[in-house]
Amino acid sequence: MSTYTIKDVAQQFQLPISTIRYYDEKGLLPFVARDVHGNRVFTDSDLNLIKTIVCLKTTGMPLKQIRQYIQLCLQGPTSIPQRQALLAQHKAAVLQQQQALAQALQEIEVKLNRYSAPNAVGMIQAELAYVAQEKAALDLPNAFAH
Amino acid sequence: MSTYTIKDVAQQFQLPISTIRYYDEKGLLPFVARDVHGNRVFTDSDLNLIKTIVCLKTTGMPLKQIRQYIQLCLQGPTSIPQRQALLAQHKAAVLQQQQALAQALQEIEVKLNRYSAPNAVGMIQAELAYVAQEKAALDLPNAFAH
DNA sequence: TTAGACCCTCAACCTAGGTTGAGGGCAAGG
DNA sequence: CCTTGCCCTCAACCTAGGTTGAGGGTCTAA
Repeated sequence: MSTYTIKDVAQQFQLPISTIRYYDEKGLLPFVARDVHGNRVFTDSDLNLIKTIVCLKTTGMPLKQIRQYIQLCLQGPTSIPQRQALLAQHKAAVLQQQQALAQALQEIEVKLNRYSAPNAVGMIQAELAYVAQEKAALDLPNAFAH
Repeated sequence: MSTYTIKDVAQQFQLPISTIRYYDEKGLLPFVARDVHGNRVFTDSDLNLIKTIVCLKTTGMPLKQIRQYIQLCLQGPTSIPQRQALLAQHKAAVLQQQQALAQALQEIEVKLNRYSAPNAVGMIQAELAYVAQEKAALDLPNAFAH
């Protein structure tokens, strides 16, 4: 059972010290104690909660919502239903995000494949020609190289 | 072969009109032509490129980098190597992002499972007791319900 | 010929999420 | 006893990515 300084925590989670202080200021770390000099003192349990915070942040949860979750945690077991609701909703959001990401990634891969195809230059030229024809047919200026 | 107004484009991509104008202002849409009144005129090819832009945005690419990609596209086939490099690098970033997301999601699921376990209340109480003991042993104040 | 629905620009404003710097305190080692 | 390296607060500043509103033009249908 030991304690950690803000620097330790920063290193462990690969965050700037300023960010940890910012999170504290924003109410995400109400559980962190202070020593006689006002210095933050982190315990192992604190690290556990911070790990959860980082995890929620990684998945894109806004800090306000994270703060809300932490406040529910402070309240003890009575808030379990609310915590469940909050996390379940967030989980759904993350799943959607994963979907979107995977789909977009596929399109990027399609582009990449085009670029590494043997006749990539020819294909791009053909596309450019199509654009040129389209713009010309509509009497519009064409910003592409031609 | 037809043309589209900014409103059409906004609807198609589910973006506010203001965002499309903002992207244009930021140099992401240099290929969009104007009619005699200064109104933007979008072609089918334009929509294709915008689809790519949206895709890059979805995967978290900063607008500055997207602009760079678009500018490479304007230059014709000579910029294929640079485009390839840019997209390959971005693809790697997206893969990492997916990894992180999946891992964080797992932790969230672990939490959720805890909360829906039959003896969730007991477990949470035990955790709280542990925290209380830890803080007490170190002579620190405890912010949790107890 | 006027109302409604489009379109435009430009400048101001906004939120999230931090970062930076000034000004100051405590403690250990030389 | 002083330098180095931690820690602190508070206020200012910053970037990204938009949004909003004023002020004004065009076109169509009643």
